Amino acid sequence: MNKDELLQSNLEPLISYFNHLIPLNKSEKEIVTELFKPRLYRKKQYILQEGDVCDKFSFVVRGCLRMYKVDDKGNTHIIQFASENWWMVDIASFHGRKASELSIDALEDTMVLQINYEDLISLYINYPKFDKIFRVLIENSFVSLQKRLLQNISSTAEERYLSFTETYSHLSNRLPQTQIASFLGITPEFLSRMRARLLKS
Amino acid sequence: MNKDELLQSNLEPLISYFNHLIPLNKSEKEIVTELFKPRLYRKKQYILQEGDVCDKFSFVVRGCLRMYKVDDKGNTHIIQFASENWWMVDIASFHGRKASELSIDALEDTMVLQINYEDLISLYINYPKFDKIFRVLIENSFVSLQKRLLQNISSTAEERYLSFTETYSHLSNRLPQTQIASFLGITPEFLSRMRARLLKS
DNA sequence: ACTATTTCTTGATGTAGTTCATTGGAAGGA
DNA sequence: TCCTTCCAATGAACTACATCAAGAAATAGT
Repeated sequence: MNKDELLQSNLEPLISYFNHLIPLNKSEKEIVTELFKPRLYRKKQYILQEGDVCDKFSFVVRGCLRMYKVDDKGNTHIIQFASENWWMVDIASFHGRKASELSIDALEDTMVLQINYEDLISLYINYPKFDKIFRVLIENSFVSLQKRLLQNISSTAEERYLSFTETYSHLSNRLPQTQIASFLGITPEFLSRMRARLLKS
Repeated sequence: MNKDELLQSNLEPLISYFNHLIPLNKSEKEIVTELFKPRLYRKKQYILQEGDVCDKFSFVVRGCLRMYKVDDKGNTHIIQFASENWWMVDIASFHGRKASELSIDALEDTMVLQINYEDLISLYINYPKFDKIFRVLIENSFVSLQKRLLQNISSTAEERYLSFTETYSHLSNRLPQTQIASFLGITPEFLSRMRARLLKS
């Protein structure tokens, strides 16, 4: 697929996403079309680098992103994946307007729709309905995150892996196991052994 | 202190909390005073029991609450503490209007200010500024939760414990170790051993 | 089509954290 | 005040997961 074909994607998935949360009228749809800009990231390209301020709130149309932290020992820990119809942003950096401790990059060629900080603030001011929309949107993200935390403090690696393959069935055969291991908080070696063990039963 | 003074003194921290996020005018302060109801929970009393729908969004004025899940083996896993100036609610149940998988109870005698579902929705409708206020409030909770998740997938139990004693210094000498262990995702025995080891250095 | 790079597997060994059982101490209720 | 219940400490055996190392298989770049 060439770049032009990828850029041709329209705003339909995003409008549709908003509409499912809270129906939009004509002028609201127009302002969304105006403020959210399409952009293609190639595999391995950075959306956000550690140390920069996160200035983009991104909606994934196609492809897959990851947000992660690299620790002192150089290990990568994945906080979140975002594939089709998910959002990606480092909220702490975006709203605090401060340097991020996290990085975001593309695991596949990925098409996103992005709004920058300034435009989002003006959207909130001029169309207060988006305060509500983004409140609901964040509430939903909060619920997923809380489920994941609960899994992490209460389950074994095997239970977490099985739960991952259910919850993210569209991703589990699409991502390298190294990435999945890093998301689950285990080593790739252990994940490989676990899978071998699971196949025997 | 008469009843009015008592109510006023309890409401002050909440008004002040909102004011720090987004300044309120007189009528907004009045509606907050009207819709948020003070209530005292005694130690061990339930705010929410597993299986019920969470109908209260609670702000802690003093004391301490915990939200937790009991797993199949009967182990308790604490998702969140809430002491002075923190919020407590099972958002999934509250907004989804469905039975909760979690429980909330009081670890100390605890004074809260509560708004129920219906009143919060009407607050959103009549005073849209609260869409913004609660959006920001949830963004902040999201950031804390994300930090905690990152800790959990990237750090050892010892690192998590040390981080806990820093972040929650006001709680670490106030709560039983069993509760802290359950929050950290380790056994009370291991926490006890860890503390003994740490004291030697 | 070939080479470089990344990804997956498997073995051997080490360690962080669990489980179960027991004891003593502290705290709260009639 | 006694009595019950909860809480912390510690030993011994066990298990889930990590680390290091090495080779095989798949993927991507030119």
